Amino acid sequence: MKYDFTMDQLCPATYAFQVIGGKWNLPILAILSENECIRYNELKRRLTGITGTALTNCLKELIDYGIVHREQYNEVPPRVEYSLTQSGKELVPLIESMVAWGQKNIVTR
Amino acid sequence: MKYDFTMDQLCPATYAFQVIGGKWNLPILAILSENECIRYNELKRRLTGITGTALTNCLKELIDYGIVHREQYNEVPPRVEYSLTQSGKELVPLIESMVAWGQKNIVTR
DNA sequence: ATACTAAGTATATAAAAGTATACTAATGGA
DNA sequence: TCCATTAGTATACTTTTATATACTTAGTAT
Repeated sequence: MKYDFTMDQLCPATYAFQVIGGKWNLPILAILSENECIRYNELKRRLTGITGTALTNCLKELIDYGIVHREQYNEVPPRVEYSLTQSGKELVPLIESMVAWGQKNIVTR
Repeated sequence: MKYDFTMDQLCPATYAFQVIGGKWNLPILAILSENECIRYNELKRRLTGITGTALTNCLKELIDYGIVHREQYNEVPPRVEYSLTQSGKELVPLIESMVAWGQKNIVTR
């Protein structure tokens, strides 16, 4: 391994895991990767079991990480659309190799 | 994205993130990837800040996932050596692409 | 007037993950 | 005899992460 991330607090791999980790981040990224853009409540409906609080927090985090873009239209009732940014889109093939590894190596305990 | 991991409890990508997630799993994999095999206390010394309890738990988990192999020699004082299994080794290039993504896309908040 | 909508916020609570501390075994060395 | 060593276990505790519930805003439809 070329990069030593053992001791480094700002290690890029740890960072990537922070971005995609957590209970809902990966499912959110999956849905966003399949839609050019999607509204808050539609996202919530597809993420069976998520609460509004959780969805809001996750989206905020992903926006702060520069993975997700938020577009707000000042209408009533409000319309807010979420989409992947460029760096979010670059994460997708990476997640796909995770899927491939998982499919090959999963161990049911 | 070809695989739908939104609703699936046993989704391969979620599984992969479980395996590498947690505070110490990634640093442990990094050290193991750089050593053919390594003893418990040497691993502990290199993982600055980890407690024995935490290291033991993580190693157990990684062994259960089939990522790490444990070889015990019945000597006194005891000697136990840890190494990556084949599926652990297959995880390394994947982590390396995480590093690459992180280096390119990291956002300091 | 009242109810309904979307996209949240605020607050409290529960569950999960991680940490600290003390303890164990068998042997070798001072 | 007493201390050090390795690779842990057992227990209690703290911190972090996730959830449940009630409330908000402004306009539109009944």
